[in-house]
Amino acid sequence: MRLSTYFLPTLRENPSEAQIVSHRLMLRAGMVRQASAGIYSWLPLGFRVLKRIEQIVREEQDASGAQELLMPTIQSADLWRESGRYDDYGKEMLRIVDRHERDMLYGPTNEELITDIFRGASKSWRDVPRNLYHIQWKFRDEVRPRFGVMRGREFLMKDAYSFDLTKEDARHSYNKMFVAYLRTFARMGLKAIPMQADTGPIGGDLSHEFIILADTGESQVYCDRDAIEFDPLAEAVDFDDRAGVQSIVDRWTSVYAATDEKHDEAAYAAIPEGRRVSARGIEVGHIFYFGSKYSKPLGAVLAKPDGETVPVEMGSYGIGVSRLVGAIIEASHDDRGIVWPESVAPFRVGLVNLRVGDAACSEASGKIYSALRAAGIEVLYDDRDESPGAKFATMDLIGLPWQLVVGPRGLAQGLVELKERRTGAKEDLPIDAALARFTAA
RNA sequence: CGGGGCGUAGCUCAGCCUGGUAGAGUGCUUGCUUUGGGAGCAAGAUGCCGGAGGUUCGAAUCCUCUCGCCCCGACCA
Repeated sequence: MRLSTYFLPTLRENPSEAQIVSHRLMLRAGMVRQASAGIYSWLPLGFRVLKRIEQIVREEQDASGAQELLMPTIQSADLWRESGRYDDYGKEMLRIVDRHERDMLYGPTNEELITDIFRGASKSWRDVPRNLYHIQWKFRDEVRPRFGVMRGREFLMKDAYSFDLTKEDARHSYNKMFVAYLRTFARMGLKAIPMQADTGPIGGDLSHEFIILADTGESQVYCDRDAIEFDPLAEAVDFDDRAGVQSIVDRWTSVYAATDEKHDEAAYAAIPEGRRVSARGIEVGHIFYFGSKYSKPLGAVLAKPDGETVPVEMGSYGIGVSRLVGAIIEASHDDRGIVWPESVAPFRVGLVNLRVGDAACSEASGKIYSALRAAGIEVLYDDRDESPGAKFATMDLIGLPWQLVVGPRGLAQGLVELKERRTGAKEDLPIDAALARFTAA
């Protein structure tokens, strides 16, 4: 993509509406534009990141055996009356009346709808286990939206729902999601730590929030350093191996990790002092098992092999996809701008032609651009007639992992400069060698 | 939903107290000079001063109502 033709409305100054760093940087980098309080348009650069995050979530959900479908944003109130939540949900639910005076709503979540879909099609123990998910926009009419896309009213969420015959099976479904989440966040370059979460009125011990550590996080969290040092991607996972999956969950849940609300001073004090971590955290995922809370009122039952019918055992598993865009920035930025992990970066390489008017620079840049594109490397080519300082500032702001700088100084010796955004490390390389960094297998 | 604040150029803001018909920086346009970390000079364009009423000879400015946005608290993927 040539920057001269790309819709990238960057801002030099911080918009006054944005307070926290991810919100400021997303606006300054031209990723989003606020439509109204807590509701955002995603501009090309931001949309690319959103899609990349969504794709990682999708791949890991699929790998764990979950199946993607798509439910609507608008739901009928009828199902919510069946579950009893229509009245319970309160003003957070955006209620709509259609032309026939029917009560509708913009879905804040999908337990009712998915249960309705499942119950109509699944009657037997042979029909489980199933895990169905979708990645869809939700709306919760927060009293006070804030922090940009981190706490918007409209947000993109992956929500999965598991269906099992027994509690034991449901536990395995839960564990699979637990492990899939660890892998998902790790692939985005995040250290997400599962923390025991409040299960509310449902009860039980099967609920975890996945928290990433970031200085500007919303809540105070405490954990054992061991929890940070585990690497979820170190080994392949066989999701059908119940004992294996359980052992991964056990290892993670055996180390202390808690949010402020669940913090246990005594347990924390028991951790060796050098391993105690007290930090700020952002919730990026939440999983929980809720048994027959929805299947019972909605009549989703399965026939067991002996003919007896029982309510299906369910769990639900959310990931805040749009929130993750902000959360990753909170966890990965510096005073010059965003620092994208390669896995979610909108482009892998930013190619900077330092002097557009110079024939040699433009020719070399053009060749590099073509070569990278031919190799399938996503590259943003800054071919604007701007001063070097402005170009560097733009690249640092939008945070592409690699900057390939073509300037007259280096080119005279046949060299271009490769800069790693994260470390700032610069290296002068012959053009072919620089290209090989990206095109080599 | 309680408490506070702010709406003036694309963005950041001044002007308001003490009414006289709109400014700066940045960005944008054009030209020249520049060119390795947001360049210099010159010439330009840009506003229903959030909206509606009212007071006044006259309102960005004073009064009333209203809409929007932000911050703190309670609540949340």
